Amino acid sequence: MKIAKGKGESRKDKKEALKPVEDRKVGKRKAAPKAIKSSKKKANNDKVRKNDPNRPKRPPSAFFVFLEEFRNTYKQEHPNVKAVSAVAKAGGEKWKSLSDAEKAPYEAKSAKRKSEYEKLMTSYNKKQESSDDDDADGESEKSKSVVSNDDEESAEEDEEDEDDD
DNA sequence: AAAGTGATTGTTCAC
DNA sequence: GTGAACAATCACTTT
Repeated sequence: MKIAKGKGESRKDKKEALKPVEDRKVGKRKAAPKAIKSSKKKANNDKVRKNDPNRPKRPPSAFFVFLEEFRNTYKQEHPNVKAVSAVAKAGGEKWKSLSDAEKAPYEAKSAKRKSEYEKLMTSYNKKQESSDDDDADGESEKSKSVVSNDDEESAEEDEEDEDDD
């Protein structure tokens, strides 16, 4: 029983029933600000996401965390591979192959990411409602609390009782 | 030279 | 609730 995709891989991309990219509504807009011209949503609003200078960057999701590790392994076995897309594709496939238990450690990371991100969002939200017209720099460093709490986040062992077994 | 792109999935925000 | 956008990476591509 080989997997339906079989080797899929098809270096080329033909149509492929999965059409990975086509599925992605965006296709590619991550780093193309010039191409983006408020065509999608309204984006006309002055305060849309892209306009947020204070918006904290989103931490890597479970998949990204796994991908980082996967990149190392992949590059070791495929030092010739230079396309990031190759690793991404391989990683995506492998990611789906992983079980919840395997993704657990990665998901755990994402859980932490949320905690930190949540704090960021709080500050970010604060500015959002506060900033109406300007004062963008007004609160440059107003919120000093938060952060700087390096007490010991190392106690993050979570360990939710392994249920396997 | 430097920004942009490609490809993956997940997460999150805004409407 | 849905959709649209963005998060890292790295060699290559384009302006």
